[in-house]
Amino acid sequence: MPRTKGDHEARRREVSEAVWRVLAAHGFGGLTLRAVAAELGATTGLLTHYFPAKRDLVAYALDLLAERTAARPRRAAGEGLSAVRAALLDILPLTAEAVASNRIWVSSWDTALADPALSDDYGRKYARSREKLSDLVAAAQRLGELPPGDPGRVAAGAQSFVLGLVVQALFSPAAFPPERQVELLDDYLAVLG
Amino acid sequence: MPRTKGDHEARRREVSEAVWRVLAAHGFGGLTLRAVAAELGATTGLLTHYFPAKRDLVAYALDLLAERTAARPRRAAGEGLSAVRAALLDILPLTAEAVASNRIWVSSWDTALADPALSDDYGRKYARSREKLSDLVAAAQRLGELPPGDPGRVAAGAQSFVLGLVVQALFSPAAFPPERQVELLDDYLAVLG
DNA sequence: CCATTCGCACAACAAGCGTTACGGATATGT
DNA sequence: ACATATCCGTAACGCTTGTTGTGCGAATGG
Repeated sequence: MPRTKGDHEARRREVSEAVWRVLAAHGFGGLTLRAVAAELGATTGLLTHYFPAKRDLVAYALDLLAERTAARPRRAAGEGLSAVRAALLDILPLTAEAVASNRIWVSSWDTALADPALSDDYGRKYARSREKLSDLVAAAQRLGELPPGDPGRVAAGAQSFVLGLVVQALFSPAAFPPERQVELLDDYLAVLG
Repeated sequence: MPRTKGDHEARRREVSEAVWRVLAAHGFGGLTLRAVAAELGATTGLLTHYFPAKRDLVAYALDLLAERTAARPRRAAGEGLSAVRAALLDILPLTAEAVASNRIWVSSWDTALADPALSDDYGRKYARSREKLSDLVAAAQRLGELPPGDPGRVAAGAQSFVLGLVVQALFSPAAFPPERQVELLDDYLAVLG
């Protein structure tokens, strides 16, 4: 059943969401065009109609995912230490949606580590994230809510902490329910202050 | 060139090392029998001679890797807080060998997250690691080197921190050379105490 | 209402995968 | 020295993968 014309870009987004569902369920190792097509209730003919190659499909889906998580509603930030806390909470897999995107993200590390160019890309992405966090830390220090010291070091530590917590929460969701994750993060922030 | 008889198990270990090299270089997505055979300077006939199926080959290689990292020379432990520090340092990718095995480990998360049984396995493995760490933390608390409080919570936090540091170090080795990793870990331990 | 373009199913393709079967060379036991 | 078991390269199998080509029905525009 072909649909109406002119919503080309919207259809590409629908396809991407099917990619996400397959990735969240079966990882990159289980990501095949036929699996995506089945998830979409269509055939591979549809996929190749909207994307010239698998590579482009995956790139588009991941770009869109990054874009959406960047544009998703952030929790109220406040200033100083509470802004740091909010930024870190935004990373944790506290909602079903955040679990799914973190799962995809962690799964992508296999592919990323195998490709030096991609690996560099990821490294830069994390570096940028650390810089933004570093600014928030510096602001909190200026307000006296965090002791003085190299804000970059504090940011690197905090990012490590949250990243590792993400991984543990993904593997042991029962041991790391949302409230436990928040508890652990607050413990961490408490000893910093 | 067939070799002498009777070293069946030794040959299986050699094969496993080839698997590690392929995994470290190309991840699980690039792990094929032909790639392992090429790395070994042999053909797939050799592989099937020593392992009935790929699954068994991978399982053996990962088991052996876990066994070797468990049995590798640990740094002198001391007592209390210094034992905690030593245990955490043993996890970090501070040597080329540790980088390789951490790379393999992180890469395996894609496959592990896709399989509930494997995922559970990993979750239990991390839980056990946390328990051991928790004992060390409790000992340090008894010595007064760490403030009182739930040792399990401290251990979970420390494990998160180290795990995240591993990931960041793998993607940005230039930004996280060994001395920086140690620095960051010591910062973390310092604020705990 | 007709011509054209679009949307997509269907089928087939070559390449690469894990696996299997076979056979010859080499070491081993008697 | 001969028979046997081991080692492993060679080649092929069936299957899945990404990709390509064809064709038909539905929407579109004049």
